[in-house]
Amino acid sequence: MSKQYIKQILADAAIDTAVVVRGWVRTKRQSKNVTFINLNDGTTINNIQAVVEADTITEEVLAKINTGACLEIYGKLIASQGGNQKVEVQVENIKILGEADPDTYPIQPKKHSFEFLREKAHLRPRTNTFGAIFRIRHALSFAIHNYFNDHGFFYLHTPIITGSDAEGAGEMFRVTTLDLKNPPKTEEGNIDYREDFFGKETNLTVSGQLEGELGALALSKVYTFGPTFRAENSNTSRHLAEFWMIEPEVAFNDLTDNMDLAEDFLQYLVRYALQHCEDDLAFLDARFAEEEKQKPQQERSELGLLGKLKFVTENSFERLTYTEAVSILKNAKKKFQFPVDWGTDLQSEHERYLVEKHFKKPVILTHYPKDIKAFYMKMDEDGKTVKAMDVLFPGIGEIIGGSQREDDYQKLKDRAAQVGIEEESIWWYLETRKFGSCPHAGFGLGFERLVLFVTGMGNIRDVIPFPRTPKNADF
RNA sequence: GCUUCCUUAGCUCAGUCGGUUAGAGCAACUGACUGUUAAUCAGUAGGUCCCUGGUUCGAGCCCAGGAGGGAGCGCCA
Repeated sequence: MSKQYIKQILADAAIDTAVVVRGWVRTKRQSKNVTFINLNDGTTINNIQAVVEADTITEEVLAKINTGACLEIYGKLIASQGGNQKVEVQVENIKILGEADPDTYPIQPKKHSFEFLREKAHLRPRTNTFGAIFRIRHALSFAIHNYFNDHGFFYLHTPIITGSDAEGAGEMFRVTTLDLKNPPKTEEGNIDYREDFFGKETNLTVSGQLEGELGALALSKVYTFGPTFRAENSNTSRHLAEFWMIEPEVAFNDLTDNMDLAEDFLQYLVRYALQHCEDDLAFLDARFAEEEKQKPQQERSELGLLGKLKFVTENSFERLTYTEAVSILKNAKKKFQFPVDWGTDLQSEHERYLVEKHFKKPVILTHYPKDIKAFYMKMDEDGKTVKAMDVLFPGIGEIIGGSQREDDYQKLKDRAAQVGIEEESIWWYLETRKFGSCPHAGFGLGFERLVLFVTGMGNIRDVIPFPRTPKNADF
């Protein structure tokens, strides 16, 4: 007989059948004649209530049933007398699989701060909030593969260790097997990477995009979904040193196609979560509302979490050029801390104003000045701007960055040279423009930023099981 | 990297103008209770006030340095 899990038992609600439930104790309420145990096995946010009538279980066993303990309960599923659940387990026997000493078990049936739970990352999945987050995280991962598979994309595995240092997306983590105390030196006194494992300098990838483009120029539609590493000393609630990124790349797509894809993709993912994570989102919606109540009126969000998610699925994103955005900001009544000027990158406060105050919906900004964007973006006809796009979300900021890629061999070579990238280091990338080049476009979606938006959480460290941030790599 | 705030019981926090024995809620423990919903009620126990140094008759509170954490900014996804 296959094992029973709480989600299925609650869904089937097969009254008067024998059940075996296993899970971790959330709460125990004891009175003279009856004891109630709420058990959760993580398959759903809902607990199952086990009812122990006096004298069925010995005092000795009952005393060991504390919050956090793991139990195997044998009994009968019956209709519940209580109002908060349809069914409950009438207990016949309990086997304690693992005790949890109440004096030292840190997770209590009460509110904990997220800062505290971050230090207990090994146990925090046992809480309602983190259980919900990690189930939603899974659902979104699955939806990503689903979407691309249904749309004829191929999942391309790009390398984690890269010998290319030209991705230009940020500081990199060095990968080496050299003895750091006594590395081999060249005649000039530099470290001799020819002696290293790969015979050259290698790093952890900051983006799979360049390799993704190689795939797109052969398979037409590809995507990557893998871990990405940035050694930037970023101390914010929106950055991780190790995060997961989704990067579709499509041959024959231009910037408009790219925007259409990004918008359809994001709306699909949010809709998928709304359809498949109802219980977890209802819980997080209530949590979000509670959190909002603590904030001063002015900072409160007009919509609840579910409201925000539905809004994104039901409204098209606002599309405008960087130049148009600059003029809106220049004419805004609001005083900004930083001045707005054509040619400089927009500050967070500017992006927030556009998304949260002016348009009040997701915004796609396009055609940025070439000097503030990467070398591989396709130059516009005016020679001043590039076919770039950033998708900005309320409360998150930039969730997607992408572009139509430069497909002209000479122009790409010139741009690389201008920003100081050596031709030898990207010869393979340049060759795709030399042999059978074609228009193509793609983007990068920060997975944790998506999870942040869907769950309504405030800190990116709380939507990945084991966050990696500057000065923190525990667990 | 920059700015700013915080660190008091296991957790979440209060602590007045620098004053004698540092408090509350929750958790834990003991007991009561005929079905509870983070049960309720009564009681018990629980403190390196982040660390180091200084000012003072006297420091949780003031000053200096350090450590850890949060928020904001920059870099970006």
